[in-house]
Amino acid sequence: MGRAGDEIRVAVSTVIFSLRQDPDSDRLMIPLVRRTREPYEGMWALPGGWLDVAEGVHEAAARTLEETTALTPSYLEQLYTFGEVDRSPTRVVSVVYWALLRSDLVDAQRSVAGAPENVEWFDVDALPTLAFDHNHIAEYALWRLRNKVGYSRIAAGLLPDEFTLSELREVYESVLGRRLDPSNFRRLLEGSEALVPTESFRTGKHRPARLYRYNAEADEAL
Amino acid sequence: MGRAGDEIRVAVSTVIFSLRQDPDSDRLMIPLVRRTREPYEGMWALPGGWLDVAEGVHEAAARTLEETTALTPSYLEQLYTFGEVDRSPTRVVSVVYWALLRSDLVDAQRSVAGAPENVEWFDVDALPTLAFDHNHIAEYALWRLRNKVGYSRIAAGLLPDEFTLSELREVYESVLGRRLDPSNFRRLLEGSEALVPTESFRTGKHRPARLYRYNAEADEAL
DNA sequence: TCAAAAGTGTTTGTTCTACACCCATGG
DNA sequence: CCATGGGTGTAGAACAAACACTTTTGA
Repeated sequence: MGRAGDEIRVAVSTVIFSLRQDPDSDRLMIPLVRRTREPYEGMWALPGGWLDVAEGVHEAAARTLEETTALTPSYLEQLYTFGEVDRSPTRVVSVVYWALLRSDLVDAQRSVAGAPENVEWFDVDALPTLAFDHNHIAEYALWRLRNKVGYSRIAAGLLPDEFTLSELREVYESVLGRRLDPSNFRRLLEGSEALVPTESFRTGKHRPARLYRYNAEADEAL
Repeated sequence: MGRAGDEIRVAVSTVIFSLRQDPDSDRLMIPLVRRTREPYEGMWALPGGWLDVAEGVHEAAARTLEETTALTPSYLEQLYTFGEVDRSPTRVVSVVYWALLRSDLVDAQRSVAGAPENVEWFDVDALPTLAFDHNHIAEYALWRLRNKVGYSRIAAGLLPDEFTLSELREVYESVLGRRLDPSNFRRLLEGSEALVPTESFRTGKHRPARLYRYNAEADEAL
């Protein structure tokens, strides 16, 4: 078995999900970066960069994510490692992560700093043709997100610190792409330990709704 | 962001599961390789090797698996990529796979070729201290196997081509570490499309049991 | 006082689990 | 003919989906 590592480079990319306002419902979106050099110059690609010798892959994912969005994610998990020979003109093994960003932070950052250079948000259901095998990667990340939302309370990572059950349900509906019964949804989440009720209420158009907070510890049990 | 890939090497390792005979019940075991050079010379480690420039990571996993066991697996899936800075004296990113081997092939290969050099099988519940972070990796692979066995019909990959429902149930019991109700187990698997009944029967000690065959296609639906 | 969302309760159907029971074969 | 594993049936628990209904607010 040969030692050939010198000619293989390791990259780290991240599929970053966040909810962004839309006339009707919130839309699930991801940021893409316009490539400024060959190969695929001018095309959109997932944010990422080369793995540095002095950092672990997880740290590299957090770093490249921060460089792209100037934000720290509420959730960050390894997705998959793509290492086919022909996925890039040069030999690159990409360790890909996926992340959730709280929508309020994204909005705040956006209005303060303006959109970072060469970064733009796209609806996950209307992505352009991406560089490399990034369309395939984004599809897979979306599949994993929808999957995980089904059996964990992870979707709260897309919302601000406090939120109503309706807001959370709308997140689930945006991600899963289907309607959920409000009363059953309530029962399900009140049964799990994942949410802790607060004493505050969101007083909007109608009857005030209790605000909940996400309980990260209780979600450890898968 | 620096281009530092030259100093990072990519390795591929595989956690290979197979069932091996035991006085009472079958035991779930994995093959380990004794290291013949530094670091960790003389210690047991997961089979693996350097990723070659001309092969994809999946092919590399299959190749190193074949070099170790002289067998092709009935199941091979990427597990995780371990890339912490301090997991090895030199900077190594390991793409780890996990695999299932049919027990009959292992037995056949073993009796014909004898044990390959420096390779030995260990019970997953009694592993020695391994090189690098390989104990941690093996634990994780075992967790994933048990998890996956819960919701897919993958365990048939540990058995020969044809098998009785009792044999399959014993595999599940070995992997999961608990007893299953024979009648419920039967119903569950007859309900899924994963198994196809044959017209043959295993005629042993008592009433003959129908032989089944694993239906790979039907298992595609997750 | 009405519309609409918050929140509670009930009904029904499905799936899981435990276990009682019959069947077929080797000894 | 009997012990043993192969195989079928079924009652009860646990869970999920559908939906009727009550409560509380803003307008």
